[in-house]
Amino acid sequence: MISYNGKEYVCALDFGFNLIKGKWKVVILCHLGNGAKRFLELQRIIDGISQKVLNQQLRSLEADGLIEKVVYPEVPPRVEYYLSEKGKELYPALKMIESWTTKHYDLYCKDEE
Amino acid sequence: MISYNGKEYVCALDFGFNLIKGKWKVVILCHLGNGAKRFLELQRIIDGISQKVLNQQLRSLEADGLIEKVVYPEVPPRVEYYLSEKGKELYPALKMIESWTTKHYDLYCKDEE
DNA sequence: CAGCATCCCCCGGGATACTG
DNA sequence: CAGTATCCCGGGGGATGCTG
Repeated sequence: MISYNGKEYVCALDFGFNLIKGKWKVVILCHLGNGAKRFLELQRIIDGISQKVLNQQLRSLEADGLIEKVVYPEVPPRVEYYLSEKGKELYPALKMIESWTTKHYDLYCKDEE
Repeated sequence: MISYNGKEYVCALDFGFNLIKGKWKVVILCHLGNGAKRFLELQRIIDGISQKVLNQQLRSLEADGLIEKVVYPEVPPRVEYYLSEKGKELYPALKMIESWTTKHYDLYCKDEE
């Protein structure tokens, strides 16, 4: 049993998995995996996500150290998100799940860019 | 965009990840990964899960083909759950997430048996 | 362009009790 | 022992509108 920030986890996997359980988190991580992206760029790529929720997910991922951002002091503002070292190291696992899925469920994902 | 059972998914990863997003699913898969288990056994190992929810998670995993079960026609009933081929192939990815977690977050998981 | 503030809704999951 | 049947609750996330 693991306690962390008042929440309890059954084991390390449970804890780690919870870091990426958010509805859009893995998708975000996956997209950032092949290149830094701006806020609006992400919103456009990820069909159906609202600004508020995108923000939430990004903040959460940032707080957990999976992603980082650069804020360019410009007008209009420009912010770029990218995978941290930690995030990059998780990336292969996500790719494994992705290929596992395509292998067993025969779905097609239109990959952008 | 992928449609499946009336639900929409942004991409294959999104779809596949959703198969294991349930609160206890990865934990169950992980435990079944090192040996078949009976219902009560799982409930005892996974601290805090109720019968109803354990059942839900098992049914869902079964429906998605990640686990299978054998029902022994005995009294009292005996049911054993174990990873399907599909499930076994996903297992390494879960292990990767687990070791990624322990590497970066320094948590300890008391592994039973 | 990035990202708060509100309000609201849904359903996954908790607690408890009952059966073959 | 391995399930079902109810009732209930919380919070993650959707929709919309406003600001620096």
